[in-house]
Amino acid sequence: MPGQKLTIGQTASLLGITPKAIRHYHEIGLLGEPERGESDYRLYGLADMQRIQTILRMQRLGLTLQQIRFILEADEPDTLLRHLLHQRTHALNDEIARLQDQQRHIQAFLQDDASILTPPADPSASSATVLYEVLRPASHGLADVLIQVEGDTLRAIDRLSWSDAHADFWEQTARAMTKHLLAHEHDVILWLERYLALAAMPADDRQAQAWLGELRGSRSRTLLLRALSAESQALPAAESQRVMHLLAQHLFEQATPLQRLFIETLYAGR
Amino acid sequence: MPGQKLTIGQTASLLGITPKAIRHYHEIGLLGEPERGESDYRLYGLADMQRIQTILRMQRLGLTLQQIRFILEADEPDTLLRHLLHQRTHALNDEIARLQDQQRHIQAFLQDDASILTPPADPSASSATVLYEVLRPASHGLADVLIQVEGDTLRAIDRLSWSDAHADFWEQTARAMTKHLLAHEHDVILWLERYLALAAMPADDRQAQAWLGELRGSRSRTLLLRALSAESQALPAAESQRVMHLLAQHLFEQATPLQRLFIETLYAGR
DNA sequence: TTGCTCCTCACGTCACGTGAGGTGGC
DNA sequence: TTGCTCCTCACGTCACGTGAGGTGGC
Repeated sequence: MPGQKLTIGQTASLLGITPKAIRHYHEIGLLGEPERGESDYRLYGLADMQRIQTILRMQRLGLTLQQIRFILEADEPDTLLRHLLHQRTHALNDEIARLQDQQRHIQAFLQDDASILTPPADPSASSATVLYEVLRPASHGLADVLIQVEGDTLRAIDRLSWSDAHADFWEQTARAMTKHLLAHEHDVILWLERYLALAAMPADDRQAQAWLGELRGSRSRTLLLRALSAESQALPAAESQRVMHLLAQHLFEQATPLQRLFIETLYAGR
Repeated sequence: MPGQKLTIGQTASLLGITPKAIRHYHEIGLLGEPERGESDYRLYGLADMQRIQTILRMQRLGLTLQQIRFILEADEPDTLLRHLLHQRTHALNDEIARLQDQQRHIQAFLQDDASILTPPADPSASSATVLYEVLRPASHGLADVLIQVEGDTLRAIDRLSWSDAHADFWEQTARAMTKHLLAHEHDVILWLERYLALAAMPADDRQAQAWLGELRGSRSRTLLLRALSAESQALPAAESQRVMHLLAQHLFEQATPLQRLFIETLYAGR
């Protein structure tokens, strides 16, 4: 009885996999071709089965077939195995967190009946001075800076009578910014003022061109981006959607050419 | 300013994706082809961007592009969306559980230094009567049945002086069985006895053939399989590996032709 | 003129699944 | 003879990534 051999189908079914999977291992060089019988059938012995079992064990831990091949061919298989498993645990943690996040977003949608298919309705009335109200409680330093520009700047913004959506956009943006950019408040305020100023400048203004050039290579670009980007998770999903929506609307319907250039520069080359 | 259009690269970078992704949406019919400029460049307006944003929102919840296409083309998009998201939460739960399981197995390996690359060493000495010792504390009913066959059968098994590995295989198997098959103990004992009896029967025995035929269509086949299979999680990972290892060894080195047929029948057609 | 973006094929990814067409063993 | 398993191509999957070769705009 010892020395008996099994066909590929018998072997596969004992191991709980398909014949094609075993053939695949042969194809990619993970498994040497076994002995063949008269009828050209592959025949597997105990050693073959144990090799396959070893492969399957590693596969169940989430290693790729290529990684498994490297391990089996390595000079120090155990060291490499440990290394790759350490990597794998980190990747697993990220992946699990990502899926749990998805789960939370789905639950939020199913319960709150939030809108995914239809863009958010126009938000309730608010004005550019809301920016001040939003920022004040978040940071005294930031508020101090704002107080200096409050008088003229904020009133000027309101006088432009931008749409509610526009003001709301800045409100949402400011919320995200206060959360993540407090350490860089001067920078943020600076660029905010410059963006607002762009609205009144002619397209060929030299100061405007200089600002855009400065923004291109600036570290502030990354900071501003992080506050605005959908991936930042700075805002809950529903609000983040609104910001994205309003950004697009603002960009297409209210922004001046210089402001569009500013936004494009901000987002370019990610 | 309203009515301004963006190129594919500008659009993509605003949305945090690549131009190729947007082209892909066009290719699979998820997104109609937009207006083109003189230079054959695609040009995207506010409506186009909002459509893409809608797609991205659903994609971030884990829906496939095909599902998203069905939703956008459906008569009642909202109903379909809710349905698919319900499906998705269930799939997510399974997936998360699977990954957490992987995580646990990896941690167990990294801490216990269990063997993955090398097959388990031959276990310490034990005999077939261990089956009795293992089963007794787990189930009085099962023990009662065993007591009846104890005398002759167990001693007969020991007299065959099978290897330690063989006995150990049954010990591990029995542990798994007691956990999951107590409700079907008579069935399990029946097939266990039959398997052991097969060792002494000639290959053309009519009774043996009848048993194999009965096993083929029997509900017991599924029950036995579940206890043995690596996927059952009935045993901790390390022990499950040992059982698989010993099963293969037993199959190739000790099992009689009839017993091999029995095991193959058990595993066939999964 | 140089560099950048755009265009359209068309192949690659990962671990197999799924026939397609043909041949041995019970 | 029929049905089952095996064999070897070879294409499909999913959401794009990555050149390949060529053309317009700054």
